[in-house]
Amino acid sequence: MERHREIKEVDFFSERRTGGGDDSHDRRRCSSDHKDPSVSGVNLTTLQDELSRLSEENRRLKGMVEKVTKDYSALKCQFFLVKQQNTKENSQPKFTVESGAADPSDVEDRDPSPSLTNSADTASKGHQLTAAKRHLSFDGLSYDALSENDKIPNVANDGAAEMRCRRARVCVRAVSEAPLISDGCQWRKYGQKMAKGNPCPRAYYRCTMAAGCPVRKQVQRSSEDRTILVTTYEGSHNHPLPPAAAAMASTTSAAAAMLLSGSSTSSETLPATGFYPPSYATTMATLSPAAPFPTITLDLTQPPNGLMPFQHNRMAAAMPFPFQMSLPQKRLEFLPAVQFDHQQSSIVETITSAITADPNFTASLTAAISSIVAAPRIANSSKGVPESPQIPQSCTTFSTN
DNA sequence: CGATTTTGACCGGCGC
DNA sequence: GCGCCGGTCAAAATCG
Repeated sequence: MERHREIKEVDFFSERRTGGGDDSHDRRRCSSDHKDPSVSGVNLTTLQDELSRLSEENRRLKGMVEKVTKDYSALKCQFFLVKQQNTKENSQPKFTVESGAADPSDVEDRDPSPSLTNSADTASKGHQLTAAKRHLSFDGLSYDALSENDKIPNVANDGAAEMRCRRARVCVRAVSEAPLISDGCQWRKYGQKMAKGNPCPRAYYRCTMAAGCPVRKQVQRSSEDRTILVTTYEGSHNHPLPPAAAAMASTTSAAAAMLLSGSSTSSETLPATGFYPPSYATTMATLSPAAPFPTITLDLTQPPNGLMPFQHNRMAAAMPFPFQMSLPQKRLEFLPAVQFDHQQSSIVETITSAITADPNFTASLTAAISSIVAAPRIANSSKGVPESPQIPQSCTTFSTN
């Protein structure tokens, strides 16, 4: 019982402590446990006990790390298998181009595994995979597949394909009465247009937190539900982000990574028969391979009737595993979605164990959901100045690696 | 008075 | 080639 509690408290950072990197805490604990230094014999015995206990703890932690590593390796293999199957089954040229920028193997960023190369059945696709890797290098609110001056070589003289691969976007849907959701960044409006098929105007903003920041976002109310604000981010910040923005970025990047990890190569939508228990906030990430740019959609709206919203959105590909978080417990659950084959469920289990083990993800998701849920009151102005000092994005950005 | 928003013009991609 | 459409520009208006 006590040991179990210790493991939970130690979590992922205890190894450093037990490993001798910072033993001041242990020294304090030892000295407080044994306030009588005169009893040196008892002290020595207790210290030995403590040492053996910490060694045991260290072994357990190592085991945990090994387990996560093993899960990750298994996940990689299964991604590759699924990807290969999908490559064989879906040979639509257009989709091949766009799914390339959102390939499941993106998660293996910087991984020189030969399987990556082997998975590309053509030279062209190999380039797409290269571009795809950058797509997942989310940093802050950065979702560019490629920067403007870093285009991938145009292998097949296909300019349209290049354009499609050039950028990726992250779309966040949230219920908000305010004209903007608060994402922690400063934005300047530079245009507004009426978009076809939507009576609500679309507003264009660019980031003004740093000179020359290329990040832009589009804000538009959903034509299906005016209470839903659809915010689409594009580009990479060239400056540190405030905590709220970093949290948002972490969430979207993590969601994107998870989405891509279990990526569906179909553009079909989820059937309405999925089981989605009520929750404080339901988040659904989808990938839209049919969009002009690869687009990750993060749905942070609360379905009024327990069903997932936008399940009829034909643009959105089904996310195979909608995830759910119960905020008070900060517990993350991944709900196996409908119509799963055995392999996909296995992937979900692997992803679940791997990602729920990451405290950064849980914290980031919590922060992001909180900021969005609380957005209507604080987002009445587009020039929201961050309330807290900026922090380097590396401090809070969730890494998929 | 500087920063921001508004809004019509302009441009490029794309389909017919 | 032409028109539609999405995205951006930039001058004028507005705001604090």
